[in-house]
Amino acid sequence: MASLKDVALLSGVSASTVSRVLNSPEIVEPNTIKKVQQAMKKLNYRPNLMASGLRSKSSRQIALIVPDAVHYTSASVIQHTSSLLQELGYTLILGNHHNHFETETELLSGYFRRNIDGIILYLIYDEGQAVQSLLEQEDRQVPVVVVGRRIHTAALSNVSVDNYKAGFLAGDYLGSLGHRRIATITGPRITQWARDRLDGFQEGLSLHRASLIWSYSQDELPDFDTGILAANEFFAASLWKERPTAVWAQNDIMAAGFLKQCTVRGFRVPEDISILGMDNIELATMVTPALSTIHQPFREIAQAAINIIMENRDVQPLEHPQYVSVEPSLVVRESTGIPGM
Amino acid sequence: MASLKDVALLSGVSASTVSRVLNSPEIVEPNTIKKVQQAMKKLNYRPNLMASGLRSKSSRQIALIVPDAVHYTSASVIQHTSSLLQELGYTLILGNHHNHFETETELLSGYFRRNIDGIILYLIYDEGQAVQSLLEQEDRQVPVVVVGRRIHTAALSNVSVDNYKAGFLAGDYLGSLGHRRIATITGPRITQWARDRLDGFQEGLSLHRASLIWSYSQDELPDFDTGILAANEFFAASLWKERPTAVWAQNDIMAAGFLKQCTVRGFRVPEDISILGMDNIELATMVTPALSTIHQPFREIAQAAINIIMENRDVQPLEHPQYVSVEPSLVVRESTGIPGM
DNA sequence: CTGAAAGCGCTAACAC
DNA sequence: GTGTTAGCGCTTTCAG
Repeated sequence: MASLKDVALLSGVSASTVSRVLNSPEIVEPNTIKKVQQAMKKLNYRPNLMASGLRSKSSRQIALIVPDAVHYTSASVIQHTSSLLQELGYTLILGNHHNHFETETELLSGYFRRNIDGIILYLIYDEGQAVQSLLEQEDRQVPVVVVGRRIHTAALSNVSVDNYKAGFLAGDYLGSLGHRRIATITGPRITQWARDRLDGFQEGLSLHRASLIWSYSQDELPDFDTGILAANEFFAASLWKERPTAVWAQNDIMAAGFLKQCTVRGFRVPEDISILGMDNIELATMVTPALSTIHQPFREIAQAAINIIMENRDVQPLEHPQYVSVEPSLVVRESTGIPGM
Repeated sequence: MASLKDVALLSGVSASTVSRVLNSPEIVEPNTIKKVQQAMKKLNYRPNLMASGLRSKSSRQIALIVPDAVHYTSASVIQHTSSLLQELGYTLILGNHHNHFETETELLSGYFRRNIDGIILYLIYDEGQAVQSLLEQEDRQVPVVVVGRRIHTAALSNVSVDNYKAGFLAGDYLGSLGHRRIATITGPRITQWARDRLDGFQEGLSLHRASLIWSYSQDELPDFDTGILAANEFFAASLWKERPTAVWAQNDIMAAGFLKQCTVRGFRVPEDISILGMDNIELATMVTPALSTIHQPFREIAQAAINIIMENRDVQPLEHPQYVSVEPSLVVRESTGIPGM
């Protein structure tokens, strides 16, 4: 493998000049550049990133930490982060910790040892632990962005969807279809995002004098089974004369669970009940009927996180944390309709 | 940040001894070890991986390259690879190239510049390009494992599921349920895996004198829409008197598409037609009815790939390529039953 | 078993 | 603009 030195020798310039051609060609004479580049080509020279990283204390690597790569929204976050970083010439390091605190701490400390240039923390389950372990790294010199959850505690930058707005869109949409008796399945009540979505939802409904007459939530993971459990309770409870005609599940996976139980029990969607999801994951298009949903723009989220890191790259001490909200939007498919169709 | 030198100074030993405590403590006197470790603790010393990587030419990083992180089986491959590597103290680098040849080449060349210790190539779409670009790296010093597709052309190690066996399990199972008129939706016929699955399927069916009377394939990606298209053709064609009573889709995503169309058209599954998938992705449990399927053991695949890399880590020149097959298995859920239920 | 010396491949500081 | 000199933080001979 040819080294910078070899290039220097072959082109008859000093090593630092070769380095300059690589990193700041604008201060090198065009002729010199040409000579050096020819030598590089001839030797098939590829700069060694470990060496430059060691010297410059920048690895040109960014770490993305997710709780679980198979979690239903992770793939999208991973994909966009990866693609966007590649365009910038950065390499993505991926870690997952299964919500296991020690693993997470180990990951983080490993990354610091690699002169990592930035860390994106995708929070799904929980709002505290990850952040806590990060803050324990007393002398952090690296920009960190928390993504997916709005966090308030820490001096960390943060990107997330506008949850209130998402709820509002959902409520306004169902109301505008004519639904007046509404149900919802929320995320864990202890979380800020679930409350924000709920508040927005209520506000959206209120525009149409629609009312939330049934809601389900549990304190665990809002997943497929949660949707099934919610449906079971819903149907058990629905000896009521005036059953809700629409339900908003605060994520698609719960919506899918709920939908499954509706189908199993012979309830037609959307004729007997409209189901609206949130996130707009691929699954939403694959169930029958395809889920109407509130789109969570993961690409924009990833982009915003990366922007924050790039802007703070050379800022020492770390800049003030930035807070970015991205806009959700409504996607209408087959699972929603006017009541009593 | 404390460096090795600081530790050496504080503990009164040489830098090389500190290094030995880190890398081969068995050749250091226990007392010295203790002293050094105390100094490390005191200084909160973390070895810099860029420096050791530069010197030792091993970054303790392994790259996983996938065509698309959002492709339906990628998440599983990513998750397992990531977890297994972390347990070994390795860091995962993730790249995706959207089946774009230049991107792929760039990724690869970037990884080589990082003194990467191994590369896992997850092939989905195509069997040629990735491999080709890799072989162009004339003086490769790094173990590479191709995963997901059986490749024959190149001198690269390879791990994949036993596709013939998968087909056989599918055929044997449907036959054993009593189905005699069988349909299938294959992957692109040009691919080896699709043919292997089909051959095994035929063999499995033949045990029961069941026959394949309808099959669908296209030359593009075997995805959700393929399943839908297949269903449309199926129903268009099925003016036949003796319609197939079971269909094997060579992956779950096509099975889900087929299932959706069955539902839309009022065909009951499994009463009117049994549907069997392959892969056992999460989606299989989320559609209604849940898909019976052939499980593709992605964890074992990831494990085998990592094993190969670890074994060949220090072997120079590269060992003979290894070929590993992993065993598929049958998972019965709700979408299959006896014919004419 | 331990230390001294050299250097992995690159960049940064300072000259000129 | 370019060259010279150090040295990033670690590992690896080679002595002893």
